Amino acid sequence: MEKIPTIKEIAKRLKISASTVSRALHGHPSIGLVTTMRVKKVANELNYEPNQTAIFFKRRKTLTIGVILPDLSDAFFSSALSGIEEYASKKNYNVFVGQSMENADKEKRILETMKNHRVDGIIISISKNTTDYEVFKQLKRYNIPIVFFDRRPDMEDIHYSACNLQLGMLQAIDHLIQKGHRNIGFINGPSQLLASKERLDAYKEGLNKHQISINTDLMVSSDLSAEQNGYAMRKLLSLTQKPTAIITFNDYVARDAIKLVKTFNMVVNSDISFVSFANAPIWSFMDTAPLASIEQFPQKQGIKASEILFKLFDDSIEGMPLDPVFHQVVFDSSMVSHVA
Amino acid sequence: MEKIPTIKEIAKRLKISASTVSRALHGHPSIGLVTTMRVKKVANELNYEPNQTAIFFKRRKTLTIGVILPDLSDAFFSSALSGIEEYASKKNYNVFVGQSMENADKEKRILETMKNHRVDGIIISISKNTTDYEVFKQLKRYNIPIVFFDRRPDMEDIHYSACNLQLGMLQAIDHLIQKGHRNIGFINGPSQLLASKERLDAYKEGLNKHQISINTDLMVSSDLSAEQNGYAMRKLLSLTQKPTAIITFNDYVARDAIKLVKTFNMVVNSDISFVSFANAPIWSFMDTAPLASIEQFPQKQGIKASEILFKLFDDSIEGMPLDPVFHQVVFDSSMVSHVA
DNA sequence: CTGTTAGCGCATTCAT
DNA sequence: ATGAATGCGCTAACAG
Repeated sequence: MEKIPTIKEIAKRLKISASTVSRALHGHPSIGLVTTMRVKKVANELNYEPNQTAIFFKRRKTLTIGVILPDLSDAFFSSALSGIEEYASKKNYNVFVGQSMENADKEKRILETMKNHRVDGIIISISKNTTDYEVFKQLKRYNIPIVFFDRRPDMEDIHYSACNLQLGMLQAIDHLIQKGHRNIGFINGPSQLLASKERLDAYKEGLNKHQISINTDLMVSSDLSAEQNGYAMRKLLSLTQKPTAIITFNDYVARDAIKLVKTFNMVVNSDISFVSFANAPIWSFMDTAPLASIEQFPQKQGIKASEILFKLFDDSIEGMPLDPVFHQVVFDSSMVSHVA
Repeated sequence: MEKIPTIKEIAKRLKISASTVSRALHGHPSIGLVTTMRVKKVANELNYEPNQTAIFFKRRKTLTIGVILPDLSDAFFSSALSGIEEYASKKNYNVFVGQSMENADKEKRILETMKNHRVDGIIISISKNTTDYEVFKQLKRYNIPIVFFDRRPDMEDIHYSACNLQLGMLQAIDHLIQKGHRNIGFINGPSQLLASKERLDAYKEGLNKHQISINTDLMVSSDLSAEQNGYAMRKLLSLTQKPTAIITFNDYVARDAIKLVKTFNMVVNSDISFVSFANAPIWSFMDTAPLASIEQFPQKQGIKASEILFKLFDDSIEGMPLDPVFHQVVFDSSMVSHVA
């Protein structure tokens, strides 16, 4: 392995000072044209590349953002990451990824590593089990802005991008009711998730809007494991007043529920209809897709989170000390039909 | 924002030297127990955290690996990334991600950025359009090992982890023939992909094994766009000797082909059967899944690539200059049935 | 057992 | 228009 060329090496060859080389390389106006040219020529010959680790160290800027997600093999998060990476890459930023695997401790460790690596900012969708929000506040000390997306802590003073589920849910319920359904079941996620609360609220509101009274029997929940998904569905099917339509927390729940329904020899979208929240781009593959999905646009959410983060970067460059404005962008979910 | 504590600050408070603090923090044996304790105590009080950027700079080790993939929203790659991240995280390494978006130029830019960031190693699955392999060789100059996985350049002197498609393909063909099929079509990917060549070879071998002569009409290819997937399928359906079974390059091709077949009112897995190479965990969602998938285990491939990379790290720590051994791990694909 | 010194590569301030 | 000197935070060689 050859020696990696530095600014010094160039200086030595040209018998000029390192600072001149540095300035020349940056096109500093005070450096003579000839010198600049000569420097650039030698730099090229030597295949000089600035050592970013040195620059980061000096500049206290790493041109890196950290992204922490629960699980990269979940399409919802990987497409969000895809959006973030694309955005960051356009801004010449690099992306660190970490997966919490729904483990609050691991999440904390990742956050600390990223802090120590001095990432310029963090985008995170928190794990199901995150209850300690102190970690997030600590980042402020290091002046590392943090933007939450989709799954966020229940706090006021945070930046986030999220998707309001209400519109999609209302559209879904309107749609189902228009199709004649009155008994609309709901398989929700674990109650500690903000997302579950939001879905539940919207569900109730949707029914209220149509003067349908809330039937708690129709509302079941699952920790999102295949077992509990099936169990929840079984509970709904065992009702004397079986639901004719079911809204599920996400596509995976829908899949498991549909699977179960089939073993009962019921016909999906005829005996019983489904609408799910979209976590995966899977329905294009299916015969028995749900009637519709409530789309949450993970990629867009990721991009929006990136926009917020980079806006924070820009603001802080302008020297404003601490932005008291919290960027909280919420756009609407929307129902997408799969079956005519 | 408060001042971030440094080793100096601790030294000042304790009126000792910075190097003593550094050593104490690392549990250096030559430092007295009392001093060590006092240092750790103050470090704790100040919430001291080492500045990794300084450490990286000094150590010429970033504890970071770069992962470059064609597209993160493709489940095949995101699950590979998931495996890599998990492995790296166990080794206390961080992961940079970049997506080439099948663009060779972007890929090259990402490689250069990562090189400048002095990542300790790179894992990459190259883009469809990568033809210039010089970039990879350049990394050697910076002593940055590179491990390819799945999609690799056609070179001898590289490290890679891959999945041998042969076994899965042979199993698939055995299976189909046992089911009575003799006319087995094949929708392959673009010929510039090594993966296409491998599939084709295995396909031919499988047929040969059963003394079925190769019929070039049954072999079509697609650039993997939905349009060309449909076009390829149409070509097969227009044959006078229509295939009764079709093997597709991947799940997306299968999806498009199946979609088309349905519009022709043919019954999948009865009029015509499918086996595809698995790129997505989607078949659990389907009624009309292919008969089977030839699994390539992206997560395992990712983990294996990580193992190779970390093995290279270990080797280089032992001071061996340049390992002349190329780690090329190939494990077998395997057919997984979806339909009894 | 602990302190002093030097230096990683670069950008920058202050001279000239 | 250029050079010399300085320091970012940390580690390590050398000295006591």
